[in-house]
Amino acid sequence: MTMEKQYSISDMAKEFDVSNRTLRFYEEKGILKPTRHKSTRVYSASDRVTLKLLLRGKRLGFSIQECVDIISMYDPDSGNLGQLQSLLEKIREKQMLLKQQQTDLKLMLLDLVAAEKKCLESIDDLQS
Amino acid sequence: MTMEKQYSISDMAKEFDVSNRTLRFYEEKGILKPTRHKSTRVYSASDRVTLKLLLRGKRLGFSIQECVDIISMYDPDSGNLGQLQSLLEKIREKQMLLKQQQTDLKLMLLDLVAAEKKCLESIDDLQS
DNA sequence: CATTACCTTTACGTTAACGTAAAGGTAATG
DNA sequence: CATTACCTTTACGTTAACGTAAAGGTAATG
Repeated sequence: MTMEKQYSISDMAKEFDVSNRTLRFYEEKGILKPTRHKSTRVYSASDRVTLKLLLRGKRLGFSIQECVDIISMYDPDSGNLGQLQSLLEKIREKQMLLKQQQTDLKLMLLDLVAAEKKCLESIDDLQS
Repeated sequence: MTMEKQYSISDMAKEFDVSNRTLRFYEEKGILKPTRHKSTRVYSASDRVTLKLLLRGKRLGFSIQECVDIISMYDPDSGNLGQLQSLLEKIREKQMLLKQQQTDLKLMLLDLVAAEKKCLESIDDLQS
């Protein structure tokens, strides 16, 4: 019998660098579903995966709802053909959006590299 | 004498797909600084550049304040050595942050490609 | 058994980024 | 000259994503 590792709310909070309140908030929203040991929350490995994906989405600037939508794309729960096709469409839409974001990111990085260069030159000028 | 092109608030709004209110809001925040023709706003080419950079930042998930901070890195206005060095540090910090974001983005794209594949397989299964 | 260190729920507060409505001004158009 | 199409300011409203405070429960520790 393989025992899944368990985590308290503060364990989770520290590991992912969020507040306890944030974890409770995500539960209110139905995103995390920890079990209870005598009213205190017990988080599982699957909660950790979900939280990880959520925080990744947030770092990319998505709202919590968008993150949830994206995460739900990863495992197609329902088998209906129409649903699968619309899911496929949504997946591809998000891919496009991410690719746009990727070019934005590259542009901003280029700008920052240019800024770094200008900054270094200004410093050189001052020191000559 | 080269004449700069001028833009009304609705011109700008349509071009960048934001609301008029949004442009007024950005002005309240001191980001855009249109001149006035008889109390009505007149936007210049430089306003367009600023707005473009701002919206790019927003697409990457940055807050308006962060966008402003980043944009201000592009031209080093003040010449003090200490200021230049701290600016250089901030530029490099942002670069690091963007690179983290870049790997997040790649991971999410990989996940979405995997999801697309799974979805296509499920569709194939249903149709056999 | 008092203190400490956790945990809980409830509920109100806060900030960012605008949306929306009200009230009014101007310039062209039929 | 009434209507239309813009523009303006002022000011209150809204949603997301938590923060924070109050009040209380439990389990170990000295």
